[in-house]
Amino acid sequence: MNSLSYALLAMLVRKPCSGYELAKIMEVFWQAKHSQIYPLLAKLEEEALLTAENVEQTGKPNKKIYYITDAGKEILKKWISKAPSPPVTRDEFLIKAFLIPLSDKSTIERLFRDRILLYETKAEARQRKLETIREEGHGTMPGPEHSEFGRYIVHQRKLQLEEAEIAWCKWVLTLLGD
Amino acid sequence: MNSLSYALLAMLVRKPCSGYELAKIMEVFWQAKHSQIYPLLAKLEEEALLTAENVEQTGKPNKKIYYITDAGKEILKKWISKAPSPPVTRDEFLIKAFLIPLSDKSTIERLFRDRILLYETKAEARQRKLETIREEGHGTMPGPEHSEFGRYIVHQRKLQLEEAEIAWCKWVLTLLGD
DNA sequence: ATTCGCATGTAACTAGTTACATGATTTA
DNA sequence: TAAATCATGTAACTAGTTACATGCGAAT
Repeated sequence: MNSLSYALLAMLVRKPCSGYELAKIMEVFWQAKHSQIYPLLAKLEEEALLTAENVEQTGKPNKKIYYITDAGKEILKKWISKAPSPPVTRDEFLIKAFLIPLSDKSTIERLFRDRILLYETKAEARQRKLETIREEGHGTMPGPEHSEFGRYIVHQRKLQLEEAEIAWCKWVLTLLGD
Repeated sequence: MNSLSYALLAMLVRKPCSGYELAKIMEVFWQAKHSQIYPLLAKLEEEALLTAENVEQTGKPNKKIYYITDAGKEILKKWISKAPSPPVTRDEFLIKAFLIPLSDKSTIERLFRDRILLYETKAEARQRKLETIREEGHGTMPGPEHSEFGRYIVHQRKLQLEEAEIAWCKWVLTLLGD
């Protein structure tokens, strides 16, 4: 059981998903490619933490929907109370930002402007996602007893992060003297 | 040449370092264990992007100081202008936050309180680091022409991130109803 | 015509972690 | 006397990425 296994189980608590769907929604919690996800799902099924159902489709390829089992939920509950492993962030952009004195102004400005555009796009998508969660509920954010509470606050956190990134990039650009 | 190679070269632009020293300061830019760093440094030396000098010490084990070469600097300069690979964050805590509805209040509160303590410690250390950089210069933050500018703004960004994490955790705790 | 979305999987590789190995000096 | 700091390295493993493989339908 590694972090990705727990992340997959966690996503399936909310609703049953196919591997393809998981690969997309996992992005927020634990980035992973489908080539890592599919074999792990098979392994978790073998361990009876998940069950699978084949769904035949017309016009589209068939899919396998995974459901979390009671055993899977039990393992998740026990895991929550253990200390989380320290977060890992790896960002090439930071290394490049560190190297500002080595490069020329136009290159650096392009680097930062591209970063702002990237994060503005991310932040807008995030706003829409949050709006969607609010609409699915009563129009306001889900409370702590609601099943979507965890999802909402995590997306909220990501939005905060994205907006802070934009603000920081703009601050650096003003320091560089626009 | 992978991201870690560039990160190592970048650290050595600022000042020559031993592998041991690099393992510590790299934390901010690209987390890596010494077992990954030492062999890579040897490889970069083989490729003539670094040169090494053996320094004999008394009372402490001898060390190898690495210096970046002109070829190393050239490779770095070319790399800066290329689009950075997308940032990767993997954080078990987020999965656990997502699972709030599955767990009980006391467990969740402990989880968030521990997180706050962790990030408060990190933020305090970061404040001291920034203060040190300011003191090394003229007492104010280094300007964009200064060699420590890149280092300063990156630590500043990390501080921002740490403070935002604390604020978010506190917000979640109030939602849970203290 | 070509790219995108849907959908699942494996093979080969690279990146990163944990554990093993050594050993003196300082601090709690 | 136990643990931490300094210091470098290798071996064995796990985690993660890229590339290979297939194929239909819809949109551009």
